[in-house]
Amino acid sequence: MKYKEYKQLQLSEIGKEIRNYWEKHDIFQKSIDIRKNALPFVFYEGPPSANGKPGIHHVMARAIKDIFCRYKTQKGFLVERKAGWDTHGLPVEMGVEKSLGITKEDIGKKISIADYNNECRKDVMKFKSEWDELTMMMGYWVNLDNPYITFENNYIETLWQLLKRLYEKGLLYKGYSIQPYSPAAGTGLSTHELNQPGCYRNVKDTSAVAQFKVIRNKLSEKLFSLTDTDVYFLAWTTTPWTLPSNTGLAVGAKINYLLIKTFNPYTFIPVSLVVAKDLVSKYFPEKNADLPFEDYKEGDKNIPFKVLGEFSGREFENINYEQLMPYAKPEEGNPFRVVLGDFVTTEDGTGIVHIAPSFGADDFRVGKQYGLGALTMVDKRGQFIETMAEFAGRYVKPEYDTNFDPSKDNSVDVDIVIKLKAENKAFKVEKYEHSYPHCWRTDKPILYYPLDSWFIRTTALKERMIELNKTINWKPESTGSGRFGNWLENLVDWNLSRSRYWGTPLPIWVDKDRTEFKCIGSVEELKTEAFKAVEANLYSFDYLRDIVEKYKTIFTTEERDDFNARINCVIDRNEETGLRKLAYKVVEFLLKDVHRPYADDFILATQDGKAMYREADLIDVWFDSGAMPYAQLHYPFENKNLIDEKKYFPADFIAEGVDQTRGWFFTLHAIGTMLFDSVAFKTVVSNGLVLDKNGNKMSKRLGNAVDPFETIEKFGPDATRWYMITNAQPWDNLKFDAEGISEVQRKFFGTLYNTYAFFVLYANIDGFTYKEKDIPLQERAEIDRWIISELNTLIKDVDAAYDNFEPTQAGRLIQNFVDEYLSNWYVRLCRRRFWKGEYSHDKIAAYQTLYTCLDTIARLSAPIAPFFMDKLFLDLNNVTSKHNAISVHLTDFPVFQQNSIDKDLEERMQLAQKFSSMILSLRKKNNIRVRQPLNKILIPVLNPAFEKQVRKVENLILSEVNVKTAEYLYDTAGIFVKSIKPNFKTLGPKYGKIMKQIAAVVQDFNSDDINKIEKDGVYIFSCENQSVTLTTEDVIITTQDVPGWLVATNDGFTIALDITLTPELIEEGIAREIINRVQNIRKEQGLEVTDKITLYIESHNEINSAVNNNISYICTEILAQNLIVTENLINDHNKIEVEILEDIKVFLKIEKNNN
RNA sequence: UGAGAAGUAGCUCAGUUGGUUAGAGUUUGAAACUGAUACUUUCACGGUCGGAGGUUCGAGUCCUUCCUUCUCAACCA
Repeated sequence: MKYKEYKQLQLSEIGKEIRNYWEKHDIFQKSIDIRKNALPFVFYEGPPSANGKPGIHHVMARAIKDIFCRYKTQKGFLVERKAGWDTHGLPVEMGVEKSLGITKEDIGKKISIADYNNECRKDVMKFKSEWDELTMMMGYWVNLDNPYITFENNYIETLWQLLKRLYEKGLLYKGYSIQPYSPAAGTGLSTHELNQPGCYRNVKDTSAVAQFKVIRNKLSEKLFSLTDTDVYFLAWTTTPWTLPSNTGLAVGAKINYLLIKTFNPYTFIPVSLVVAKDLVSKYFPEKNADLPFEDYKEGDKNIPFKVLGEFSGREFENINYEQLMPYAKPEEGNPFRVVLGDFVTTEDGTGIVHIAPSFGADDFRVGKQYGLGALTMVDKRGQFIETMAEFAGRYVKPEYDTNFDPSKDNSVDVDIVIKLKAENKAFKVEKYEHSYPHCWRTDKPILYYPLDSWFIRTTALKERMIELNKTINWKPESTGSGRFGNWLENLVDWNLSRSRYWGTPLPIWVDKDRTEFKCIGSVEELKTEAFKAVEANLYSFDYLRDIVEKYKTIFTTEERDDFNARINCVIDRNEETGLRKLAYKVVEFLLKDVHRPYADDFILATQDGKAMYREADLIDVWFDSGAMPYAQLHYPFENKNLIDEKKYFPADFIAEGVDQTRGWFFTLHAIGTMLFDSVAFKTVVSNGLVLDKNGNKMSKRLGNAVDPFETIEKFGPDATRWYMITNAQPWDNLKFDAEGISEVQRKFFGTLYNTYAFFVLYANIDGFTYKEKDIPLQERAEIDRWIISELNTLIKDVDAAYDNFEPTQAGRLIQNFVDEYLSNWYVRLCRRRFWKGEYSHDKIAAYQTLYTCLDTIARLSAPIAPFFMDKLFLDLNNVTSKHNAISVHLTDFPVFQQNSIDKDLEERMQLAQKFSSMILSLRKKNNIRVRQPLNKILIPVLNPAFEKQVRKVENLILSEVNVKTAEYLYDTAGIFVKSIKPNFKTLGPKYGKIMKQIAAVVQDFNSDDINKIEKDGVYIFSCENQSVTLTTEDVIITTQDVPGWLVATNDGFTIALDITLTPELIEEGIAREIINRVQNIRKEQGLEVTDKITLYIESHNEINSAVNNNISYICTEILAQNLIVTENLINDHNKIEVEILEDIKVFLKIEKNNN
């Protein structure tokens, strides 16, 4: 049986071929089956959403997942990978709204919720086939047959169960939160919606610095004792309409404030004002400090002021002030106080922040913390409420008025500040330009508004989450300790509510009085509770008939007939049992899909039989994905032990983009901590972004998005994966450049393919099928032991890299080995062994060595380049059957052999490479081509160990650089020019401060000094009144030059070259030139490597003796059985003219011999 | 605004606990080698290691500060 030979490397074709092979032989399933009884390595797939097409960055993220799952499989673990789909959420709904041409308000009116959700269900899997295709195409092994889908009833049932557990632990509560709200659209907005492009716009608003009058009492006496006027806090706002809702003022504890006496610029009344010291100059020009108060006249532009005292913010805490615009008082709390806030800065404003808890997130938080109470003087339409007297009914932003006319400035802000000015409550009013968010749908400004929401009390478990996070292996580490750790430190309660339609319904029912709540934990429980409500007669006939009417288009024919019959039955006989049977039937029908609107139709009963209705909210989709470890198993209804006994929880490994830090990573962690007191994943790799080659974000809009399908089709999946993994660390951003893939294709895959091609070319000739016993290492050539040693070092390092979740390192190591060691040194130097001579012991050793390298590379690289490496593996293994496996992915990961590693050997081979390169460089400088043999090289010997190392690789060097002999030079006669320099690394710590002086002394050493330290091993001198002892370790001695020779020095190594050309050398050079020309002709004429020939050479004075003196050498090299020097070629039409040396041209003829 | 990451040759990236001429590939140009090669080898060009300070005998590496890019979270006076 022969190894397959190829004309060309077709990575894309290999991808397809191997993909078919995998599918045909079910290799993925087999890779799991063979580990059936092994330890599991638990991997969770973060569910993508299939309502958008996959991009190139998905190839990146999935390559990372795939690499470690394959690696762990090869390491002997059972790695199951269940695919998943994220199906709920706003992006889906927005897509559907867009394609149906409707808005949120139309849902339930123009289209029924049932139909709408049906559209969502269809839409969300729109691109599933593209996703599946990419998965197969790129070789991402994940079980697509039985994925978890977040919209399925079973999945939602687990979510309900988890929510119920949270509820029972008291971790679920209803409260207010301040959310972006669009009064024009009448809906809250998610941050997602707020981050739509163009939402933030620069607008000019009326800003005001208001005076809050301090109430004189014990706490505030320190202020009043310094002045004879009223005292005010100055606070700045860009939204004067929030001032009627003010309930507090915030100052910075560490900020310094000044009390300043001056006049109000609008009322001219003398006042004393508190303002941050850093901001005083903003309101009080320095030059006015000296103006005498008694000279001030009403209306003067320059208003005098005087600093009366300085306070820290802390001293103001809890001081009371008079309510600025007293239209209403908060129902609860202790308002109108000064509080401390960490968000207060002196960047702008006055260093004192007006707090309206209803209209700002910070305000809300600090208000709650201090119990300030809240005032919400604006309704959901954006109008001031009734109690606002003259302002009642005014829109807080004029844009909300449908008759809004931008030419007239009828902003209520202006009217408010006019009123404040008149009441001696405004200190400064001006237009202020800032960026303000707008609703993407109505184009009108949004408000921050308190909305009812359900929360998860994540803050209650904050400390535990932080603690558990420290046990997670984050790649890179900074994402865990920094970005994620920081997020946990500043954790707020998780707002779970969403007012949408397509998502997991919140399973909480409440009665009209909101006194009794019920959280449902399973479909069965819902059914039981609903039946109870049926018993309690809470499902009226009209109600049931409406439901049947509502869903008539959804029923099957049987269902419709059945329901109609039952309804008619109730009507005809008007009997109670009939009604109940109908109700049961309706409940059963509703249970088939627990989404809205069906979930909304359930009525449950309180203890005393009152009706309870579902809270209309959906839950945050992030809960869906965060609950995936449990929901994918339909826990606890099935697979209970897998979670409870920690058999399939937590995950050993997950990987997603870094953008998931506060998304999936957080929700996994939060749910794991809250409900199972455990991390949800032990290792997480968060990869960076894929940018275009110029470092810009890819986007469809810019047209710089890279199509993953085209890329893989063009370059093949392996090169694409290899490039993405080796070019940058996964967590760094990748600047994606197709040029880089073709480089990988050429350099890595090309080289490896060629190495394989080289191997099979000769292995097929010699019939090597690895049937011989392994030749022991010590019987193999030095170079064989060297590459085996390097190979084992490679196995060790690559294994460690994978194990540390460092795929980039693993790939780069392999690449370097293949390129530097295997192809360009081992194969290059061993070529002759393969094509010369008999099928000998040494030749077999060479084949075995090269085979082992190729086989090992295939197994080491299989996780990153699964197709190509399987191909390579199969092409080798199909002939030799060394492994009892039909795919590389069913083999074990290579195990390194410590006793095969020989560091001395690796070191001297490096020496050989270095010397060769130095000599080649010398040749180049002197224009002596490599084919011209030279007599000898001289190697200065500085120590015996060095000589020993070099002697072992001497022959390698000589043949590589085409030199006859090597001579070792000992410095007995002082013929070297040596140089010495101090070893800073050893001397630095010892002598520190006088290092510079020592260095100067050492560099001035003459050859006697150098000889002395070499001989004695120690050298003592004094420097800066200090005795300095140098040992040989403290200096670095190198040979600089060997006078009279052609010398190259590099990295402290020196080598000299004898370039004298004798006639024999010149003739041999000519012979080699002839060989070279003949070989080229052989190749051009398409002769086989093994074909024997007869060579005719035209007689030529300059070369005849070279030919005659090297005749047998020439013949063996070119496989010539006869070599004939003749004068009759001129007329031969098969002759070929070649140039042997400059100006020496001769005719050659090659005839193929038949035997 | 906050948090995180990054900034080294035209481009893509290495650069260990600080140790004295800062590397590789790629690009461009010149040449050589090759009976595996789409490779390789050699030479040339290419750097204020983002800027400025500081610590140290010594800083690409440690500290401070600023600048730029990206990401996430936010935007509240």
